[in-house]
Amino acid sequence: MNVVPIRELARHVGETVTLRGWLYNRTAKGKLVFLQVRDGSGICQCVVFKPNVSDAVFQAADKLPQESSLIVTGTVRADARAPGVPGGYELDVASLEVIQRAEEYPIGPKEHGVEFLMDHRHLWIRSSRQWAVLRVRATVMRAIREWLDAHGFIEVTTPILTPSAAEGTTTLFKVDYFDDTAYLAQTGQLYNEAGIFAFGKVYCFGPTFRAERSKTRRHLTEFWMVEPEIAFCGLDELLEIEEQFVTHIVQTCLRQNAEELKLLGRDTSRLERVVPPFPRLTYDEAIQTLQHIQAQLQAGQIVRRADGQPLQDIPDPSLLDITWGMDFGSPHETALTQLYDRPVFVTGFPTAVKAFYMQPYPDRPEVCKSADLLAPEGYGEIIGGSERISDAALLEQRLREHGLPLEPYAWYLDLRRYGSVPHSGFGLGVERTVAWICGIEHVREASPFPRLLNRIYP
RNA sequence: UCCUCGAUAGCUCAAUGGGCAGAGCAACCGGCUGUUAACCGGUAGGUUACAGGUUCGAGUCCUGUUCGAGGAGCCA
Repeated sequence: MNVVPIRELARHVGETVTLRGWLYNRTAKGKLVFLQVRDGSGICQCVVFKPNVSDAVFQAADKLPQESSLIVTGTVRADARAPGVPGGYELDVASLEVIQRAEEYPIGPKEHGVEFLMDHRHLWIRSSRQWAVLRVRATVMRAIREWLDAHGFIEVTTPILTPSAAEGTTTLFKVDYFDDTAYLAQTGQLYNEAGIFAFGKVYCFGPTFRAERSKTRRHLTEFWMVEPEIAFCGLDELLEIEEQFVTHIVQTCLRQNAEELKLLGRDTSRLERVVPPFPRLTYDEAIQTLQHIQAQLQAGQIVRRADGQPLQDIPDPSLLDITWGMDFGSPHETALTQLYDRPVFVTGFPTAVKAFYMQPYPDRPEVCKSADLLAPEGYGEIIGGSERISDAALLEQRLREHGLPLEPYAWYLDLRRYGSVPHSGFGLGVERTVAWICGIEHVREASPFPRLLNRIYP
């Protein structure tokens, strides 16, 4: 039995091969039955022609329900008419064995609603679009480790059960920890900062948890984040690392997932433009730009990008209200990113709206050495990063200003007492990155089993 | 937490101003040698989310509840 993955069928034209998989769709046409068979690597059309097979095989093929498991053997031939992934090749069936006749399958080839699909997420991941997205996700995760490992970073795992908030503001999931309370980690950053003093460059990569009551296309309560941290690194160097890193991820997906991106209908020319340098905008400039865009919109003018193209998603001008000192909302991010053809850095946010550990500019302490990287096409912030405060006294002062207790941060303050150095790091959200690369509407489809507000099944 | 919208067949949706509950897909039966979400003919499929109210009469109007979707805030 010459079992071949569908992805490699092109190399076996003329040979007799066996496919093992599941029936994705079936079209019967008299003496011809077209079976679209998935095997996990792709989808292949298997043609059952009545005169070529036994009556038993033809009967089995003719009545086979969707998602039945089967083993099918036949001759590979090239045919431009053959649909599938990658398509263009089909199997002229000689024999077929049904492993299990599936019960009536709930997910049909027509459209379904979000709630129904999410209730059937365990089955939905078999559908070709979901399959493609999750394969891109696997590439993104592989590319992340590839790049970091190749650039001298050490993966140091950080705890998921943690004793307290890193940034007092965000809501955490509380769990019983014997007779005490613990929280699910929302970041590994503080532990990474300990790691760099041992290893120089480290990263953690795993799930993080936010108990925010957010219900938008950009939010999950459990999502994956990679957080690199680098000793002897300032903000400018950090931005160069980030743009190289993101470029590697995007370009790897373009190389390795061309088939998946095609299936998703992604305009890959927009991803091909993702190469360094990414535009850098200060917060001050961004505020001016946003106020200018709002004024243009309110005057009924068309807002144009640098290349002369008008903005595609026209935001409601009233949502663009912003004055110096305010953090960006998502309408601001959407408006800003539309001006550029690649991700854009915004640096130097007001110290007051950012986390306590971010290094203020010495000559201008009201802004800090922070940088967000905003993805194009409305996918929002995919990276948040900063240079960290390296001076113990200043860090302690900032903790006090944020009303945070010093005791839980004693070990963190210690790091500034034994060989403190300037250092920087960032966190990249995997699902937002995947959603952007795939061009999908909602981050929930970028996770195999997404956890959302009001959604923890299946 | 707030704003907007929604819930009718397994799924996606329709049902004029309150007047017989309907279609496509899926399922089942039949037809067809190139289908691409095939097509053609047929069968079956309903406590209109739940509770109450108005009315001769409610899927439709009113009140409440539950669940869902999109967005805001917050964030990656």
